[in-house]
Amino acid sequence: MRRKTAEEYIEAIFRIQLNEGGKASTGMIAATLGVSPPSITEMLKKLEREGLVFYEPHAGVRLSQKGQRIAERLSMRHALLASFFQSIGVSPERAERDACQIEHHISEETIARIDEFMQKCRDEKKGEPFV
Amino acid sequence: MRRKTAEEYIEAIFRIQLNEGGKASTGMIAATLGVSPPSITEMLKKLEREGLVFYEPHAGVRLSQKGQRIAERLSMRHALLASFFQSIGVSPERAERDACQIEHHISEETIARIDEFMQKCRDEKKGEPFV
DNA sequence: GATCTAATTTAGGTATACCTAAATTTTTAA
DNA sequence: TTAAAAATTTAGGTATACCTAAATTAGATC
Repeated sequence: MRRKTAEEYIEAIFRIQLNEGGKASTGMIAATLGVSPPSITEMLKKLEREGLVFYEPHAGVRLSQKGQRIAERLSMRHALLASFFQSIGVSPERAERDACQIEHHISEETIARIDEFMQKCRDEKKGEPFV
Repeated sequence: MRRKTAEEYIEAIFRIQLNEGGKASTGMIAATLGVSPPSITEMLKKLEREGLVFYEPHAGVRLSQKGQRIAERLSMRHALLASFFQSIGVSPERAERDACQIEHHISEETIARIDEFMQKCRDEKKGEPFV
C-alpha cells in the first residue's frame, strides 16, 4: 500500500482530537491510517521535529498551531471539494473519497475559483443542484 | 523531491514517443522527469516486468498496449480537467499544473460527471466561458 | 576501421516509511 | 498493592526509489 504523507497524519490526528477531545493516541492513529503502532511512534517524532505536533511518549500527541493551520486548511478544501462534486451529481461516498485525495494536490488558485463558482451558482438558482 | 509514480513514467514516455516518434531514450526520460539516468534504467526494468513497456537496453523503450491504454486515459483526464479549470477562470498555467496532479487521483465517476457538466454548460451558452 | 565521445548501464550506497518481535510502561482488576 | 493485561516504544530489519562513480556499449569522426 501507498505510504502516508505528513498531511495524512495531520488529518488523522485532527479528526481524532475532534472526536475524542484533547489528544490522539498512537493506537487510534494506527487504526485510522492502517499503519502499525511502531510506525506511528516513529512518524510522530518526525512530525514533532518539524514543529507540526507536540508529542509526549506514552501520553499522546496534539497538533501545534502550525499543524492546526494545515489541518484546518485541508478540512476546508475537503468540504468545498466534496460539496462541489456532489453538486454535479457524484455520489456522496465517491465525492468524499475523491475530496480526500484531491485536497492534497489542488492549488490555492483553483480552490478559490471553485469556491467562487459555487457561490455564483447558489446566487442564480437558490439551493437547486447544478444538474 | 517527491518520488515519481509509475504513471508519471508512463506519461513521460508517452509524450516523448509522440514528439520524437518511435521510442523514448533513457536520457530524454531522465531530463523530462528530473531523475538521474541510472534511476530511469532501473525503473524501466520494473515497468517491463509489470508489462507496461517494452524495453531494450541501449535501444530505448516504448509503451506496451497496457501502458498505452493508461497513458491515453491519463491524457484524456488531463485535457478534461485543464479545460474545466480554465472554464471557471483558473489561469492556463495553473490549470495545466493542477490537471497534471489531479488526473492521478480522481475517480472515473467524478471524471464522468465533470464531462457531462461541461457538455451541459456548452449546450446552454454556446462557447461562452462559465463565469 | 580505429579511436574518441556520448549515452547508457552496472555497482554500490543512502534515506525513509514501513514491518515484526521484544521490551517497557501504563492501566486495570483482583 | 500487586499481578495481569493492554498500550506503547525500542530494536532490528525490509523494500524501494533515488543517488554518484565507474564500466560498458553505441555512435561519430578522422
